[in-house]
This record gives sequence, structure tokens and C-alpha cells, in this order.
Amino acid sequence: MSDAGIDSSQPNGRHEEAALSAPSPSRRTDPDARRSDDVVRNLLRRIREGSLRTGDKLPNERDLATEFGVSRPVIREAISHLTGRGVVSPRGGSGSTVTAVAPERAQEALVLYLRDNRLDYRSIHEVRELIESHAAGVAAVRASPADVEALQQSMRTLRESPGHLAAAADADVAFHSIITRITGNEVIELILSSLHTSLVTVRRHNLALPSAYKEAVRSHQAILDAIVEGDETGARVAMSAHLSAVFQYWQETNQPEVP
Amino acid sequence: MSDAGIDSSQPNGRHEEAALSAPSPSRRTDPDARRSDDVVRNLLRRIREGSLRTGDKLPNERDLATEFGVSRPVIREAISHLTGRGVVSPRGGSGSTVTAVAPERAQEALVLYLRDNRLDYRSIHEVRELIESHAAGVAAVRASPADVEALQQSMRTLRESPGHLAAAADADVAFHSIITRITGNEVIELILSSLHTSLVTVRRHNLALPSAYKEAVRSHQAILDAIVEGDETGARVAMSAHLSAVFQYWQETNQPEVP
DNA sequence: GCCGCAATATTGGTCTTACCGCTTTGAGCT
DNA sequence: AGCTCAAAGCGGTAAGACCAATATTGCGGC
Repeated sequence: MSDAGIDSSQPNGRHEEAALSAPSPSRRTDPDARRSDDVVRNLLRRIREGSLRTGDKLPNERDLATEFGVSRPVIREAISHLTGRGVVSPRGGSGSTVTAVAPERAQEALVLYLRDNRLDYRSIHEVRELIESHAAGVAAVRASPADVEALQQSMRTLRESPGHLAAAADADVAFHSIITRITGNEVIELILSSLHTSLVTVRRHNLALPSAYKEAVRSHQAILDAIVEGDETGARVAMSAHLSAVFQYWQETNQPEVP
Repeated sequence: MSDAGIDSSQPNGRHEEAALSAPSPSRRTDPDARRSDDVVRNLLRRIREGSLRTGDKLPNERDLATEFGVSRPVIREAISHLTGRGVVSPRGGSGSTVTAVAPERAQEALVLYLRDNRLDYRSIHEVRELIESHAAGVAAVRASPADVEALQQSMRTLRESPGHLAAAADADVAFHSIITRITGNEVIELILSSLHTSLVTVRRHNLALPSAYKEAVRSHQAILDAIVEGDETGARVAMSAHLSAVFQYWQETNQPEVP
């Protein structure tokens, strides 16, 4: 890792180094090498290594500009880049501060990745079934009365809204989200919510099928029953069966198109 | 969703607005509302809704500037932001193009999220054991001779480098990565590589302990044996035991500090 | 002496202009 | 027709200036 740009050499004026036999490393040669990238790397390194910690203020843009020997626009560009990544957040008037990456940011990145790379549903399904079945099992052990009530509420909504696609989809998502939340594991929550977002198409498609809709109601009830009884294995198996059924329905009734 | 800024009003030159009685919707009022944010939102919407698809070129910066009624720096800032998110990549000389979000980007976001939110190892471990045990089972069924050879190679390296922390850690990572790759599931690969990155501290800490190091060698061998024999359940169980042991070692010998 | 408020300094946000170097393209030459 | 090379197009960078909001300071009143 070169990590160039940390030294404050190259004060400002571009150096001339006349006729370096090499491919002339002077000025700019590679169009994909922006000056701001050096700044980005450097700041990220400072953050990673702790000299800039979450909550700290970055030096002001003008100082950074002189420090790196570049102009302010370059610094601003670097900060914009970092803002896009969610690691700093500038505030007009006061400085820019290093912030913790929000879960939404990570989730969004995951969703976009899944979307852009058109991953086959099989891969997503494999992970989802694995994690969510586990979550159901944990929920069976840990669910509080309030949790159970919330689950029952979403069941009622789901049951009472056949034909109401939007409502049914919401109730479906709610049911699964509640179970996820019961685990109290943020990593699980993050991953599953990302997968759920990516599967919105699948969900809508399936719930529009009467048979799949009925299956969903039946399966959700089975899962809920197992959770109420504290039957860890039962909940896990029921969830697994449910998700497999969802996958099945999608595959049988759908064009090879992907979520 | 306001989505302001799409109209090309406010042509360019700063208007004088002599004593506008109204709350003066002109200029800027909120320091956290950058003009570039409007552009970002708008472009993201175009991408999401398909009017800008992956691989397409963005209009050039000057045109965007006049279209949005802002100056070029604002457009550049918006593009920097999107570049940070990994959804566009500008190329000097030619225009900026919409790109697919790279897995590394999603992985990085996950890693930073895990790091910044100081999630307890327990949550990470729970997910890791779940997924990686599954992966080991799949690997037992699918591993090709080349895969097995690669695994044996990493075993040899691990075994031959006691005291060589860096080498041992690399071999450890390699072993787990190979198993992950055998699943052929990109989602699994993404998640586990993120978790592995987050656990670099744990890995280093543990491998420095002679007992944990020996355990690692033993467990890896057991996992490999099960994979070679095509014993799905055996591989899963062995992996699960191994990861639990790792977790155990960490908890017993470590300050409450988190990865 | 302490507190509140106004003047001021600081800082990010935006605009403008200008120039550089790479990429692309197309016209002219071979 | 194919090739070459110059012009046009485009992003990258610089420098200077001004605005609005925040943060700071210091003065005056209580």
C-alpha cells in the first residue's frame, strides 16, 4: 500500500523534473488518479489508525489544503467522497466531524450491491433461510409477551387483508422483522433487513398468488404457534419450511427474471 | 419526497432579492441542506427508476450544472458524493458513468459499521458460526480436488508456522476463505469476508496463545478431514466446534475490549 | 462578578473564471 | 479504406471572492 500523499512534500507549485526518462510521472498522467483520492486515503488511514476518532473534528478545509499542498476544491471533493461513504459529516459554520457509519448506510450498500449484481435468488434465499430460521428458533426461546402480541397483530393484519397487496406485504415484512428484532442481534437485523429489501419484488409477486398467500398465512401461524409454545426446533423448522415454500412459489410461477 | 432542484429555475447570476418579505426561499437557510444533496437525490432517483442504468454515461458536468441551475462545483460535489457511495465512477477525459456497486464497497460499509458501532463479539460470532458452519457443510459436498488441495496447502502453512503470527493468521484466513468460496454463494462470501475483517484482532490475539493455536490446527484438520470424506454433518459440526472454541478462548483470555 | 447580547472571527457552501491533460472523434492524408 | 493527427469535449485542478451560519469574543448592563 503506497499511501502516497501523506507527506506534505510537493508544497504547491507543481514540480518540473524535466524530462524524466520514465513515463513522466510529473503532473497528472493517469486520469483515474485524482488528487483528492490521496486525501481520501490519508484521512481514512488517520481514522482507521485512531489519530482521528469518531466525533473528532477534521481540520478546516483551508488548513487541509495547505497541509496537502492542494487547493480547497480538492479537499472539498475528498470530503464529499467521504461524506458519501458516511464516515464524515460536514456542518456549515462549524467544521466537519468524523461520524460513525450508520447501519442504514451499510444496509444501503448491501442492497445496492445485491441489486446491481443481479444475484440469483438462490444465493439470497440460501442465506435468508439459514439466518431467519435460526432467528425463529431464538425467538421461540426469548419472545416476550409484548413480542408475541406484536406478532399476533401482524398475523391478524395479514389474515384480514387478502387482495390488499400493500397491506399484506407490510404485515408480512412486519412479522419477519419482529422475529428478527427479538434476536437482539444487530448484525442479523442488518443482514435480514437488507435481504428483505432486495426481495420486495418476490414478496409482491407471491402474495398476489392466492395459493401462496394462503400458504403464508398458514406458515406464519405455524411459526407463531411454535414461538408461543417456546418450541425452538419447531419454530426453526416452520420458518425453514415457509421460506422454502416462498422460494418454490417464486421459481414455479415466475419468469427467470430476478428480484 | 420534495425532490426540489430539478427545475432549472434560478438561472445563474445571483439575484438580488431586495428585502423579500417571505421566509425568503431563496438562497440557503439550513446549513445541513447543501445544494449538491438535491442533485444527489435526483440522480439517485434516476438510477433507481431506470432512466439512468448501469453503464450509462451521465450528462457532462457543465450541462448538469445548467440543468440544475447550479454551478459546476456543486455538480462535482454531488458526483464526488456518489463516487464515495460507489454508484458512479468519473473518468477524466470522458464522462462519468453509472457503475454497479462493487462487492468491496458493500463489504467496506459493513466492516466500518461493525467497527464504529462496537458490536459485541457475541453478535458477530453468532452470525459467523451460523453461516460458516453451513458453508463447511456445503463444502463437504461440493469441494473439488483442487479445493481440497488448496485447503491442505493452507493447513501445511498453518502447521509449519507456530510463532509466525502473520503467516499463521494468513493461513487461517485462507482456510476459511477457501471454504467460503466453495459455496459459490457471493452473499455468503461477502458477509463472511466482512466478519473476518472485523475479527482480525481476535485472530491475532488467539493465534498468539499456544493452546488456541494448537486448537486451531486440530480443528482445521478435523474440518478438512470431514470435507475430504464428504461428511456434510461432520464438517458442519467440526466448524461449529472450532468457532465456538475460538469464541471461548477470546472471552476467557481477553479484556472486555471488543474487536 | 456574572450573565446576556451584540460584534466579530471562523468555517463550510457556492460561484466564477481559467487552464491543464486526457479521451474521443472526425477530417484529411496516404 | 485505413491510418494519423489535430481539434473539440470533458473531467481535474487552481485561485479568488463572497455568502450564510456557527462559534467566539468582548463589551455593557444587572
